Parts: sequence; C-alpha cells; structure tokens
Amino acid sequence: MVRINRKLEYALMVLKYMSAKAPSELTTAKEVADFIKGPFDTIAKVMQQMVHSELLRSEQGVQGGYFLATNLNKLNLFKLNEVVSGPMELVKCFDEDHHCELSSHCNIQSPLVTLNRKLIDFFQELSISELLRIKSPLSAKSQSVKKEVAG
Amino acid sequence: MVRINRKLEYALMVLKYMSAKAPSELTTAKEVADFIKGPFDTIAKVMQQMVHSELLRSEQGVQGGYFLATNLNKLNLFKLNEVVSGPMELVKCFDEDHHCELSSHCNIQSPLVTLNRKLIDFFQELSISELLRIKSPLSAKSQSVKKEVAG
DNA sequence: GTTAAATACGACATATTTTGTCGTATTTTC
DNA sequence: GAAAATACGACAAAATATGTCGTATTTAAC
Repeated sequence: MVRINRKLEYALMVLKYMSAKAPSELTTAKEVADFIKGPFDTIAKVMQQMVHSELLRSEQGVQGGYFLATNLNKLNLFKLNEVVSGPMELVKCFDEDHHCELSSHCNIQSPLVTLNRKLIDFFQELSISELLRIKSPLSAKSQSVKKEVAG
Repeated sequence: MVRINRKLEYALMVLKYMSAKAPSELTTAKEVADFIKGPFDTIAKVMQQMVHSELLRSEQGVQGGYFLATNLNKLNLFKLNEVVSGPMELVKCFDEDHHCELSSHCNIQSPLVTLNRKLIDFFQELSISELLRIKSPLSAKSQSVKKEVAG
C-alpha cells in the first residue's frame, strides 16, 4: 500500500494552521494539538523536527511557540516528507545499511531505480503552498514570487 | 515513508520473469521462487491473486503452472498494485469502514483528495511493459501495438 | 490406483514499522 | 519559585506487512 504517514499529515496540518496567522504570531504545539484533536507529544516532535530543518523557528519558555521560517512557495512535498519521515525510498534495496536480501537475484532493480526517480520528481514538483492553497503572506513579503499560483 | 510493498515487487518480478518466455510456456511458482531466491508461499499467493484478476491463467496438476493472460502494454502500475495490495489510498481518511478519527477536525482534507488523485494518475500512466522494458511478444501478437516503446 | 507435483486458500505466526506515551531537562515569563 | 512552553531520548503499543503451516484439490506419470 502506498500511503503517506501521520507525521507528514501532521506537518501539513501544522503548516496549514500556521499559514493562516500573521507571520509574526507564535503558535504552540498544544494549540495545534487542540485544534486538530491530535496527540500533543507526536505533534510537538514533528514541529521540533521542522525546527531542525529550519522550516520553523521556535521560542522557548512561557509565551513561547513556533513561527514559519520558510517560503512555502519554495517548499515541496518531497522536502517536507524528508524532514519529518526521513529519505523517501520506494523500495528497501536503495538504503545503504540493510540492503534488500533479494538484491543479488533481483531482476527488476533498474526499473525500480527509474520508478523511484520518477516518484521523487513527482513529489518535488508539488509545492506546499499550491497543495494547501496558501496565499503565503510570508513569502509574498520576504521573497519575490516568481509565478502566481493558479486555482 | 512512501514505499511499495513486497507483494508488488514479487508481482513485477513474476511478470518480468514470465515475459522472457514464449507466451505458451508455463511457469511454476517454485521456478520463480528459486530464481529470485524468495519465499515460495508468498510468491505463489501473489500469482494466485493475479489469476483472480485475470492477469495470469493457471493450469493445475503435475506439469501445471501459470501463463500470461494480459497485454502488458495495457497493464499499468496502479492496476497491478490494486490486484496484489488492494486499493491505493494515500491516507486513511479515504477508506469507507474505519475512517480517520481526525477527519472531523482535519484542515487538509481537500488537499489530500487532490494529492491522492494525482498520485493515482501518476501510477496509472506507468505501463508495466514500459516500466519493465518488455518487448511484449504476447501483445504484439494478440493486439495492435499503438506506439513503440522507446528505450 | 497410487504417487508426486503442482495450484488453491484460509488461518495463524512473526517481523517490521509506525505511532503514541512517558520521564526528565531546559528555557523563559510572571 | 511556579508555570508554561520547547527539547529529546527511551520505551510501549498498535498497526501493518510478511511469511509459514496445514490441508484440499487437480492432473500427469508410473
């Protein structure tokens, strides 16, 4: 089954939620968890991962929270998935460590490499702002917007 | 992590293996299992599922086996995945029975519907013969081939 | 007609991955 | 100092994927 995981869903929900606010306004993990009625801990961790990758920035302590630190026009689904779920590998045979035990007799390795490449391209071409239909006030302010997103 | 599963891999390996033979020649599950050094039972079941969906046909008894019963030019990856792994649903919220518990407060449902549609289109456009680079003697014989597969 | 080789298929067992929880530390405001 | 927040590793639980077993059935060969 080809399925995106919860972490990526949470990340998308977070970005959607935060993008509705003014860029300077902070958002807490609790706030998002309450809003989507999801598990606080997991959502908090996803947001922390996004801080590591500089998609968000955080302020600690009382009154702390997170704010957007990236242009959602330039962020794509491949990157976001990588941030929260690690490298996108269509099949096991691609990862370095524990490579697939069938690989020595596999008759479809090259097709799978091709397929993996195509799938990565597919996800890379999907911008988050387009996907989530975000007007993106931050990006409009901080960076030149190359093309208007239609629809 | 977006990853195709073993069953789909086995199905592709089976088709690749079988397509190298003359259309009339039978292939046993054991033969494929030996060739790719994979688990016989699982591979046999995948082949049986392919019989159900009429991608293969089978002959029972000693000297029995499977043979191709479909045009691999017309078979696409979406269909093949569906046959061996059930419906392709990007996210849980789409399936009828146990729908996602977050759906009532989800703020990204419509984007996910769109994404799911795009992903399905992506897989539907990938023909098996193209993916596996199969010359497809069966289809060349039994059906008119619309366009030659380049590369 | 018995045996052997094969498909057919449900039930179960195991392994892997995903998802969520807990505990604890740290930062900052009040 | 207390409270509200991020930070983060370790573990637990749940879900899913994968593989195995047992048994039935079909058919060819002997």
